[in-house]
Amino acid sequence: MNMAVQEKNTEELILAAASKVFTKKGFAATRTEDIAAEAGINRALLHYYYRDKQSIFNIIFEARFKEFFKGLFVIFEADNLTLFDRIRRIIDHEISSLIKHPDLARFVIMEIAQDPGRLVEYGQKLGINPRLLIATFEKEVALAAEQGIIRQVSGRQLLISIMSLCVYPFVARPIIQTLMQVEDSGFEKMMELRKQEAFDLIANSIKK
Amino acid sequence: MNMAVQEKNTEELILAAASKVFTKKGFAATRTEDIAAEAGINRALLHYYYRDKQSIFNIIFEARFKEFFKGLFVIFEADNLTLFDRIRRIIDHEISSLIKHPDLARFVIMEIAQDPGRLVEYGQKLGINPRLLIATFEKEVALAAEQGIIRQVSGRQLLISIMSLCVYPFVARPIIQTLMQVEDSGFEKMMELRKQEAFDLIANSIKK
DNA sequence: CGTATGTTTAACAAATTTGTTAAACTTTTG
DNA sequence: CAAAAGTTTAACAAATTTGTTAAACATACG
Repeated sequence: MNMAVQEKNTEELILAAASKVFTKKGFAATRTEDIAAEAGINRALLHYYYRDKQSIFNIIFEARFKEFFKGLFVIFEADNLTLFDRIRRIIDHEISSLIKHPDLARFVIMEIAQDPGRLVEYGQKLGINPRLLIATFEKEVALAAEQGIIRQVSGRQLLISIMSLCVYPFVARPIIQTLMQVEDSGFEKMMELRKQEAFDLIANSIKK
Repeated sequence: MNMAVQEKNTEELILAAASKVFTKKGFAATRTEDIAAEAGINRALLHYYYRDKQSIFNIIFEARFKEFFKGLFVIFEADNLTLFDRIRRIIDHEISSLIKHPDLARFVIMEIAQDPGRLVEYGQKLGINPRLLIATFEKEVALAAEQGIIRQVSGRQLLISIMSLCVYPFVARPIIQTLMQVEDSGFEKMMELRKQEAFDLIANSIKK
């Protein structure tokens, strides 16, 4: 028994366990037994609370989906920011979030790749409109270019670059850590440094 | 029957089908029936040629693993290159390769994440030593900094940035295409442009 | 106390997936 | 042609996974 952490009731405990296992292994490779074991209970009890594996997955996926795309919302936050400050915020938020939630990006990307329809479906379900956010960002970039604040640049490519620099290291984390022989703590330190690194990269490339 | 494409014998046809299905869905979500169907044959015949699902997967994974890490070898190629030219080559090769092999990066990353031990195992099996390549790259970066060709910069972060800019768009491709509403051809065009885009980003950030 | 709720155990049925086999049929090839 | 190799069909057993159930047990609570 884990004495330290047990403020949660069983229902939440199962979800927490499911989140962990699904996020790590994906839907297909996850066994209901894995979830039960992770929660320290048995499969019977798991079904006492939840209909089936799929329904648990849906709950988890919705939460993780939301978490992952929350990063994009930072684009909107605070109207009176310069483009540079906005980019800095996006990067900071994205990396901080992914440090806190290992495997989040890989999980969401992999499951969406399995069925891209989910992206639209869950976007609507959660009232998220990522397309609008992207369009907004593109407009802001175009405006900044017109005003001579930055050089002419494709908003889409820029956005993809920002996301790449932030998200990819976490997606490829097992490869990076193995090849570069860094522990979890070392990796997280690298990612903290990466905030500045990524911002400089982007800022240098768009400034006039 | 597909009359146009059938220079392959059944054995290879099965592997091609398996490659396609495994790469798209991953090991756990792939059914042997899916592979047989993709190859236009039945499961009995599939087992006539191959012992089991796992043995087919091993063959495919080895090939894909090799393909994916071939990108890193470009670091070594041609001794008398400037760092800038080398980076340009890495980027060009990486993006060209991923345009030709959709889902390659996602597949390899996903399966290594499931079991990072594979990275070491298959690296040895194929006589690939990615750590050496990374070390070599780091040395070259350090040297260039000493010589005043570039500013002082972490070789690791630089390498991660290069890979991020090239690989991430393909990993997140389903998301990008859905949100930015571009077809395959449009995406590939974006990626062609990305070669220059990514190079400029990197070059600007390290030049003095 | 005793009743409701939560939990475990164990067993089970159903569904899915995998791998095998035998027989028949087709194509290749000596 | 005749044998060999390739392929399909159909059926099957085994293993795995899923979801259900009933009974017993534990705990919380009125």
